[in-house]
Amino acid sequence: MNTDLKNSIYLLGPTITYRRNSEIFGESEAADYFYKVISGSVRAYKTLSDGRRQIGGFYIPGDVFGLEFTEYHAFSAEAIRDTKLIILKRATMNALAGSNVSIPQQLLTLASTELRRAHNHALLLIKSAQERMAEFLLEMVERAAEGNIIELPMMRQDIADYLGLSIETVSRILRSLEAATAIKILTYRRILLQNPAALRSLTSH
Amino acid sequence: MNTDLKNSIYLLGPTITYRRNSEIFGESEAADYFYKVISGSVRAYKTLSDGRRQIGGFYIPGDVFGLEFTEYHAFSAEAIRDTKLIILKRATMNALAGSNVSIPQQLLTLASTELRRAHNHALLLIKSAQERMAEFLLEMVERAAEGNIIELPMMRQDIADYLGLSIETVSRILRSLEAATAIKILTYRRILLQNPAALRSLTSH
DNA sequence: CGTGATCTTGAGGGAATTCAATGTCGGTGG
DNA sequence: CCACCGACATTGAATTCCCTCAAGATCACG
Repeated sequence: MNTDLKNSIYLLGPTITYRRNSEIFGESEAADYFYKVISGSVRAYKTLSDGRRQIGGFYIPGDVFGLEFTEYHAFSAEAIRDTKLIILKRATMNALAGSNVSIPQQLLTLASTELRRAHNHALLLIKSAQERMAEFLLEMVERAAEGNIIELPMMRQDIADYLGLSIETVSRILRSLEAATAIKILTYRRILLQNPAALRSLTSH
Repeated sequence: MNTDLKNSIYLLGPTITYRRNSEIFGESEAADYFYKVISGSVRAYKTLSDGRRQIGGFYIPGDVFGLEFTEYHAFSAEAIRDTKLIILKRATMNALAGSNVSIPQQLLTLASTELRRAHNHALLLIKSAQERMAEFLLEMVERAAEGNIIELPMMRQDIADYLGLSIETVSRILRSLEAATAIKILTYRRILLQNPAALRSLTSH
């Protein structure tokens, strides 16, 4: 049997397609399943009682999400656009964990990846708007780009809710980065990183 | 053998005492050990190149920290005041994990606790200064209080760096909460929660 | 090609920061 | 025991960054 969880997960469950903006699971629902993105993309978010929304992360093909190791989900998840996922029952995983020693180790690895992501996200939120935007673009060029052209699956409101900014600030900073010839906004969803070094110089680590 | 990791960890390693403000480990140091607080308290933080600091969490007696499930620490950790810790080698834990099936499960539980803490911290950082402060006080009254009197181990600068605020804002909001008779600042480090319900009404979930 | 959703831009306002001065606490030595 | 000193905290004034509100531009899609 294939013991590489992240790669073999597709052997373990069925595929389901979600329409743009449809809910995959809701916050505080039973976390009976977790998911691997095949195509499309997903936002995980929390909503406050007054309507404010924080997006905790975006998931693109290859990413695993919903693994919160708790009985109930800490986030809601929605398809940003039409999205295909492979679904795996947590109970199935737990059964496998009994017979395959490497599974718990791999779950810990996935957990530590999520933990690092969450810590970096928190760190992002204390930075200036420009730093947040630059960091976001550099993250996206690593994850969702062909060459230096980022294909953004999400709209400005999603970016704003991920970065803890208003939609107007996101727009203004993108335009100011364009004015500084760091990027070029080809369409709303396609951004060319003309000068990644310039973006990097705007971040601090 | 006792299989309750969180409670039995003290059986497994020696005790070490750290002086006030001394470093326990540094960011990106090898994560060979993890720790349980016996007395005193600890701050875990990241520092940006320009000197800004973010405190990711405070640890008080009973808490386990340094468990990042990665080769290198993601945070630095310092004793806030004179602090006694029990130290456990990660290698020891890994050896135990081979012979005791419940250990990996317990590590996952600790990981999920840290994950939830990190997510809540990120959510905190998009809220208003007053909301952050109210939430912090309510968290502390659960963790480090006798009755309704909070004993703060940390100074204002630590609170500021945890909440993503300036020290002046922390001070101003504490004083405004006192003016509103929600709290009473007995000394800089001792705060009476006169009206927890008033604080709760300032938060949103 | 029209229509609604999404995005941009401008003007004004507000929350939190920075800078600067003052106040308070806690420990130490006289 | 108390007065002093340095560290820590508070307060005020001015500023800055980002938000909100409002209007206009652009895009996607039927």
